[in-house]
Amino acid sequence: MSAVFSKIDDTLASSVDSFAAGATPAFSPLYQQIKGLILQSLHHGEWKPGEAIPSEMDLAARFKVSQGTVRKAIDELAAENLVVRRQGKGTYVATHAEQQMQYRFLKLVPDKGDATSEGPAHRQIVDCKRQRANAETARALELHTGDAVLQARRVLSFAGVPTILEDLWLPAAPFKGLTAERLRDYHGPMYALFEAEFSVRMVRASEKIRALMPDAEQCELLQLDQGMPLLSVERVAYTYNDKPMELRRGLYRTDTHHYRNELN
Amino acid sequence: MSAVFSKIDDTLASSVDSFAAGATPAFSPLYQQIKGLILQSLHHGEWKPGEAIPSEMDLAARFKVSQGTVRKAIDELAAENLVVRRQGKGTYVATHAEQQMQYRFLKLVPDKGDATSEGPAHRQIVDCKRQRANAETARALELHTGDAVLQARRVLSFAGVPTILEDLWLPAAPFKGLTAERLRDYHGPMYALFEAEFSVRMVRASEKIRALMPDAEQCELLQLDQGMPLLSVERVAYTYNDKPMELRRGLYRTDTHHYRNELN
DNA sequence: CAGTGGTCTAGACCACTGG
DNA sequence: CAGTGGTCTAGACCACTGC
Repeated sequence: MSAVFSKIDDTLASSVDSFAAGATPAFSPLYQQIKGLILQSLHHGEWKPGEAIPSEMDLAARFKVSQGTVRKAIDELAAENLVVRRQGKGTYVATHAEQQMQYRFLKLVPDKGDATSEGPAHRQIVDCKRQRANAETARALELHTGDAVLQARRVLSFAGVPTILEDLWLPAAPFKGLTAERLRDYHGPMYALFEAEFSVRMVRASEKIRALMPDAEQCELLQLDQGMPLLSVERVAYTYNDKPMELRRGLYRTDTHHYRNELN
Repeated sequence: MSAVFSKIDDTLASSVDSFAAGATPAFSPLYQQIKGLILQSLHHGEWKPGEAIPSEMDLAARFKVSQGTVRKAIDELAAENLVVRRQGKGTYVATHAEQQMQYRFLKLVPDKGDATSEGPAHRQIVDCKRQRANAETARALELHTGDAVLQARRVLSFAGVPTILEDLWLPAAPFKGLTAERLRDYHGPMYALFEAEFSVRMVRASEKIRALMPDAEQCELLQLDQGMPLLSVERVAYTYNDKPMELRRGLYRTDTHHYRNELN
């Protein structure tokens, strides 16, 4: 697929590429091909989250291109938050385990103060079981109806106040070995667990947001009176190869917090 | 301020910079300074939205730096959507007037099909008047309470169905000459009007999203039965120099549409 | 065909980190 | 001090646009 291997001769990869493409005259610059190769290595776990990848010079030697070309490839990976550059140290595989990335996908912030001011979240698992995917869940996770999934429900509290009620579904196959018990007893950040124990790293997510009236059960779990509308946030999170690995549906209180979004 | 002018001698700008900075050892690379200068020109209207800016070679000559340095500056401006690159043609000042940028800040999409499938929006101005900013509006727009603002209320319909009820506030000063009548009779995209007639270009926005129960008046304007919660989207839009230029508060129906957000 | 942005290279030097 | 990422340059060539 990748025409970068043509670089073993001395012709420019770009010119070779034009011929190799055939039907699609899709020109792919060298640095994009290098980016693809690095992506492969990330996906295959050649370097684990938190670890340093080889230096730009090393990668340049490995791929037989100039440092500048490797640099441009890494620039894009850094822009996509797949990798973190640290001047004077090296380039590291991004991880959700670090404090700063802890809530990377959580856009709910308190109306007053910032996320740090209310301290760490308290996570309370309400329910957790193994079951079969219904049609909707299967579609979102690109599974077949009836495939095994793990389902969990939890309440997140900030400063002691229940604020988020969250249901989440995981495809059982990639999380082989994950039991309902393990999930029930775990109270840390989910994405850190997935990385550390199942080599599943979430790199991207897509959310659908709606306003919704909670039912009686949901009200009780969040200790709310009926009649207060909530934000429904449905998230699908994806790994390196754009495979959906988690479906999550959160109900957010928005009387004390709000969902903040920056548009560029 | 900008140490780029030190480039008239042959020492590297960076070394000069280190001394010039003084208190803050804040090192600012050349390309950042060039970016700042280009930003100035954009802000001052040297090149208008839709027009081409000078070629990279021209700018390199003008600033007495290499093409690569100008290139890196423009790369960042392009990443921030302030400028659009077109291979073989040139680099253009971004504009909201183009079809593709029409709904750049509108993240509400239909549950089925995409935004194009429901055709163009119908905009119905409900009310429009000149008034004085209250405390909340003043804070959001960085004005003083009592400063003159223009307020408008409108309903946006898609495929004939009222879907969004929107209130918006504009500081009167930068929109000098804009009357309530002009706004009332205008039915096109707002940001295009601002650019064309007042040289106010929105480059960035910040939204606060909540779930909310509409009151009787809001229900009537959207032709909704009471009891359906809506999405409240409060947006502040900013110009080049990060000055807020518009406060907008939309109520979105989310039974047929949803707010879509991509997280990276 | 000339002019524009886009890619690639090679080399020099700077800023930052850690031993 | 060596090693890493970050900046800057100069030059060659490619891809695309429009005349």
